[in-house]
Amino acid sequence: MPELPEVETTRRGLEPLVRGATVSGVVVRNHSLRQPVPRDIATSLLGQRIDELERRGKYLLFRTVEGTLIVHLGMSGRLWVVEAQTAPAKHDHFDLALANGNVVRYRDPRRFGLVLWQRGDPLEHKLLRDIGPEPFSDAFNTQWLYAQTRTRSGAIKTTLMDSHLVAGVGNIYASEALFRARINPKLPARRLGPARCATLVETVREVLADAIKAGGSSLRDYVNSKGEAGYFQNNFSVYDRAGKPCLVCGGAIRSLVLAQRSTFYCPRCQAR
DNA sequence: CGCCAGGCCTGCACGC
DNA sequence: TGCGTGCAGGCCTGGC
Repeated sequence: MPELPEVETTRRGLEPLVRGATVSGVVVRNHSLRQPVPRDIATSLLGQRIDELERRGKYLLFRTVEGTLIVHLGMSGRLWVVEAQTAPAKHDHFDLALANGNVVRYRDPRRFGLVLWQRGDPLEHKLLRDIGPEPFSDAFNTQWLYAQTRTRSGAIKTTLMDSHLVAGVGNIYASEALFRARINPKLPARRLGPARCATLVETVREVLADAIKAGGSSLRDYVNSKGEAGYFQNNFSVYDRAGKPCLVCGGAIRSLVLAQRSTFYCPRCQAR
């Protein structure tokens, strides 16, 4: 379940291996992802040079002069580099072969991910157009969060996961950020005052930055021939810790479902 | 064996 | 009317 930190770690691992390289081959073994992989994606990509590997929310953007390969890892996707001739496994749906000898391989058992080609500016793509500010950008700030939550009666945890409000905050880090901010996940978003908005902006950035930092140590796992591991759990304060002691107060972590998503919090530390 | 998480889009219902 | 909002459904497989 790649969240923003995993996507960013993937980006950092792959960037030096793909930047400046020319696409020499494209293999699509299964077009059936969340959206169909475009039939002409090979034609679009062949011969293009990858100038940049960027991230927007949880989308990876392989930019070329003519357009952009957009990749989303969905919930079970992985992207890493294998040696040429490495035999594909069952769910290896897509390969991007580069003239420098590297082969970028996409594996996604549950196929919630995406592999798309967008001519021109990728940020104009329908899926990216309306995404909110990046969590580490200046645009994601107290004023923005406060203004955006005024009309929201839904739970702040659910609101935090709305990509229009802030890009890339998924289920795990929504719970984690609220725990650090000592805010109850069920609190209606509009009831947050400026001070708590300021805290939340900070803790969202903190939990994501910490996870990216932790991912740095397992960076290699994203570019070696295994492509496994590289997931930095075990550092969670509340996520998936129902019934276990709160690391701050020792009380039992509780779980509940909000908007069909599992949610974890400490009822004592996050009383309101 | 059956259930269900997980990201996130789409479609629908609702209220202003 | 139209829009913002909230909620449910759907996709899919591995793991419990």
